[in-house]
Amino acid sequence: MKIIIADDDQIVKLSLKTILESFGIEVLGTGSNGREAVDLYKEHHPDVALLDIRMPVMTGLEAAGEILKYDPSAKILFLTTFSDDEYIIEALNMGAKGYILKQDFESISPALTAVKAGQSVFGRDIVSKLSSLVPGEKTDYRTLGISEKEEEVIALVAQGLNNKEIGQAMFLSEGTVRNYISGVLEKLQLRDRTQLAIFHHTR
Amino acid sequence: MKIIIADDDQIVKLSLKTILESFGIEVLGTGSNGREAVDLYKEHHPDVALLDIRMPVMTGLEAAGEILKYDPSAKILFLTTFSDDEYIIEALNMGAKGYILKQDFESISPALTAVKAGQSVFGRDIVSKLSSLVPGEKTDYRTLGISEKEEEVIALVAQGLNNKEIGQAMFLSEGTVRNYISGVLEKLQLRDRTQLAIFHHTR
DNA sequence: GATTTGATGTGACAATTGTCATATTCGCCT
DNA sequence: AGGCGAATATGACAATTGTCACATCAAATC
Repeated sequence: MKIIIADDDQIVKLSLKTILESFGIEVLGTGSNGREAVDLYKEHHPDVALLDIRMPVMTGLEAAGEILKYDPSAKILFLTTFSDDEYIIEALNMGAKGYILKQDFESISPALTAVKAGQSVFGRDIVSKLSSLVPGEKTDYRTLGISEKEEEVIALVAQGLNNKEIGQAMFLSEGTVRNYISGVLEKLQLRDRTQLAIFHHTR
Repeated sequence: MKIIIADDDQIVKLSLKTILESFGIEVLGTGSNGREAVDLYKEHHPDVALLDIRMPVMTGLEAAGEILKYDPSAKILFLTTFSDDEYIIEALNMGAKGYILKQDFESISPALTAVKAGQSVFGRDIVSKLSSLVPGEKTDYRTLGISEKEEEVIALVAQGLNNKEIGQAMFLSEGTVRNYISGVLEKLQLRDRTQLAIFHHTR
């Protein structure tokens, strides 16, 4: 198993190198910014590239972009601190193979092995962050005392239709649609159709 | 490393057991449905539980729910085929530690190690499925000819405020707010504030 | 058969919303 | 100084929206 490491924090970089080498992992090179990481990758073609996110000159994300452009099958593992989980999605869309906490020293080695084997690895809290971003369990309208027909009206409001259009779509008079909406707003404690649409899209 | 396996396909189950044992992993027990998985878990308290998703009597997901209720720190790894990636989110929200393809025999062992170490593991294609579900890159309003102030108005509309409230929040007259919104609707080719709120939440 | 219930519709009303034409003000440019 | 273009405001207007009280009617219940 051969890897490269890029982190602008010298202490982290050296500790990592030492620990991983003690696990029998070959560290082909280390760098302090994204630019160096790209150069190291092109020179050594490691199994996995361990990149810090925040680095001077060129960030880990930018470096990952360059590396993947150069070698689309590159396996990139991002190192992160508690604080910067805001790049998870970006890293993910970019095609990174993982996103793990750099303070979890011992668990980095197994992560590397898994990544080399083709899996993707995410640190403990990372996944929960991720799952909170995903559309998530929609609360059931039926639970909230909303009838099937009312739910249909809601769906149409949430698509941006006005009352007349909803009426045509459901074969109801515009007045009836208004009554439905009025009732729904009351039940959900909302003020107007805009809040209803928002509620629907974020429940 | 001690684990249990539950899969209703006898061939998969036995092959897995054999292979993993050859890696020095101790397989404490195997079952053919969710019910058995739960029982095995309560009996052996393995480091990791390997569960198939689709199983008779009780699915892997249901079993995971019971196991996690019994032991919230349980580490559960789902096995899946290409076909059923539709449960990823559910598994994720449930607190599973991974979701991997059962045909990737050799990569299951490293995955187990990583999971035991506290990481979460996802199979190759799984992650790309996931990233396509995440809200994704919000298109920049500035690109669409929207000014900073206009964007602020949009944000407030998208929170369900009415014109008067937006005016108070931004120290503008209600009329000015209306004008802003009118301009925004024109630029984005929308009809009313509800469509605007929807656009904002789904762009 | 009478009653109740639920779904649907109507009309009236006030409030909110979107549009537009037209100020006012202020800073910036030459 | 004059002029230009933003940001802000106003007033008028029509359309849409939300509320409410009250019909209608059919199906279900008693």
